[in-house]
Amino acid sequence: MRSAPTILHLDMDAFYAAVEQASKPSLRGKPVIVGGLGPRGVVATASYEARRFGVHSAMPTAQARRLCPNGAYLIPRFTLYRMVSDTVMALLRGLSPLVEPLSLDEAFVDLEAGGVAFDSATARAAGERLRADILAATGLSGSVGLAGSKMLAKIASEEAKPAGLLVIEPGTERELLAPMSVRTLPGVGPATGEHLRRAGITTVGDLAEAGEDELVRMMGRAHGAGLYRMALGLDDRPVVAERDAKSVSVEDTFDVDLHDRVRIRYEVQRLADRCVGRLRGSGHSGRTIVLKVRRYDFSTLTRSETLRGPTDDPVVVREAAARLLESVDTTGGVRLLGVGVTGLADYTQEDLFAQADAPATGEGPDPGAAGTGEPDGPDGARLPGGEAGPAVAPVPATGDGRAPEPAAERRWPAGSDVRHAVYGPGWVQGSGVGRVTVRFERPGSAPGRVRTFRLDDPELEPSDPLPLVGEEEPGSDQGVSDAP
DNA sequence: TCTGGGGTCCTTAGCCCT
DNA sequence: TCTGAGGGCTAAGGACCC
Repeated sequence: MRSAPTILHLDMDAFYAAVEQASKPSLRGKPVIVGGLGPRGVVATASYEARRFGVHSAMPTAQARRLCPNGAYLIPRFTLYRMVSDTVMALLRGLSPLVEPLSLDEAFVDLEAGGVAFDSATARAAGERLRADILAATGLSGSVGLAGSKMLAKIASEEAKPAGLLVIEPGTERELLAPMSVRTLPGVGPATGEHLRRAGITTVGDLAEAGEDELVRMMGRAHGAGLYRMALGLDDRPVVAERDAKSVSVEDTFDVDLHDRVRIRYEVQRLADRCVGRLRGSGHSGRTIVLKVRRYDFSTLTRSETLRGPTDDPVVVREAAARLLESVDTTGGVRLLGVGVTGLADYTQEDLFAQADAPATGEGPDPGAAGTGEPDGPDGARLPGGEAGPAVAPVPATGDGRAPEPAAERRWPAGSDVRHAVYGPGWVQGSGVGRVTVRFERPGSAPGRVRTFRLDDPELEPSDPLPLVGEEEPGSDQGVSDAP
C-alpha cells in the first residue's frame, strides 16, 4: 500500500463492441452485441446502447435477442481486437516498464516505477494524457482508476466507467469501501456473495466488522484472510510484468449434445490436436493432460493424467486424452468437450528425449523420434484411418457410423470480414436461404451500402480485418486504390 | 431456448515418503 | 515395529475473472 495513488488500472469501455462500432460506421450509436451466435452462444460484450435494453455479458445470446431484437449480433474478431490491444499496451509501456496486462482490454501500470507520477496531481495528469492518447491512436475510450493498490485502482476504474477517470486518495479507502457491496471486491462472485449474505454480511463494512477469525472459519484459510485484508483496503500485491502461462486448453460446446461414442472420440482427438497446436505456438511443452467433459445436465467433470516428462507431441497428447475418455460415462450425451495441458515447461530439445525414452510402440508414423511408450495401446481409438500427422484431421470415414461432420460448405458468419472483387472490403451483415448480405464500408468511411450475393458467389471471399486508424488519416489520400 | 472459451487459484483427499 | 505428523505430489472439483 503506497502513500500516493500511483497504480493505474485501465479498462477499455465495452471493448469488443466498441471496436466493432469503430470498424463499422453504420453501427455507431446502435446496439451491438458481440458473442456466440449459435443456439448455445452467450454474450461476450454488449455496447452501451445494447445495455439499455438489459443485455449484458454472459447472458445467453438467445435471451439477448428477445430483449433487443434489432441489435447487431456479431461474432468476435480476435485478430482485430489483438491488434488494437497491442496499440493500447504499447502506450501503457510508454508510461512505465511495469505493465501487467490482465486481458486484451485491461491492465495495471505502476506509474511510480515509470517515473511519470509521484503524487495525486501527477498521477491524474498521466491518466488524463493516457486517455487522450488512446483515443487518438484507436478512436476508442477507456476508463482509468488510480489508487495506492491494485484492488483499489481496479475498483476506481469500474466506478469511473464509462469514459472517466477516478482517483482514490490513500487514507480515504476504508470509508469509501464500507458501504459498497461485497460483490465489489475482486474474488467475490455469486457463490461467495451468497455464502456471505446468509451470514448477514452484505457490505464491505460488514466484512471488516466480522473479523479475520470469523471469515477464515467461514471461507477457509486463504480466502478468508484475503477477504479480510481487502475489506480493510489492504493490498500490497506488486504490478508484475511478464506472467508465465500455466496451462493451455481448448474446448468446444456443441450445438446439440453428442451421444455417439465414435463421434465423441473423434472430437477429443481434434481438440487434442488443436491444443498441441496452441501449445507449440506458445513455445511450451507440458506434462499433465486434462480432459474436460460437460454432460447433458451441465455437470462438469475433469480427468487428468501426468506423464513422466513434458511433451508437445500430438500423438502422445491424443492418446492420453483418449485413455482419459475411456474412464468417462457419456451416456445421456455431452454438450462440451475440452483438452488441456498443464505443468508447462519451456520447450527444449531434451523434452523430446524425455518422451522418447520408452520403447516406441505403434508403427511410429511420427517424424522426430517421439515414440510414446505408453503401455497397452488403447482400445479402438486408432480409427481415423490415416493421418497421425499435424492438426485438423479431415473427416474420417468412421466405419460404423454416419460421417461425424457435414461436408464443409462456405459459411459467412455475421460480422466477419469479406472482400468483393468489384465492391472492395465489407462485412457480412447476415446470411441465409442461399444468400449473404454484405455492407461495404470501412473504418474511415461514411456508413456504407448493402448488397446481397449468392452464398457461392465467386467474387466474394473472406478477408483480414482493416486497421481502425492509420490507413487513411484525415490529411492523406482517400481510397485511392481499391474503392470502386 | 438457459448457461462460451480461456484462463487462474484454492481446497480436499489420497498416497508415498521421511 | 508401529504410529503419527508433516511435506510433496497427483487428481478432482469449485469459484472466479474477463
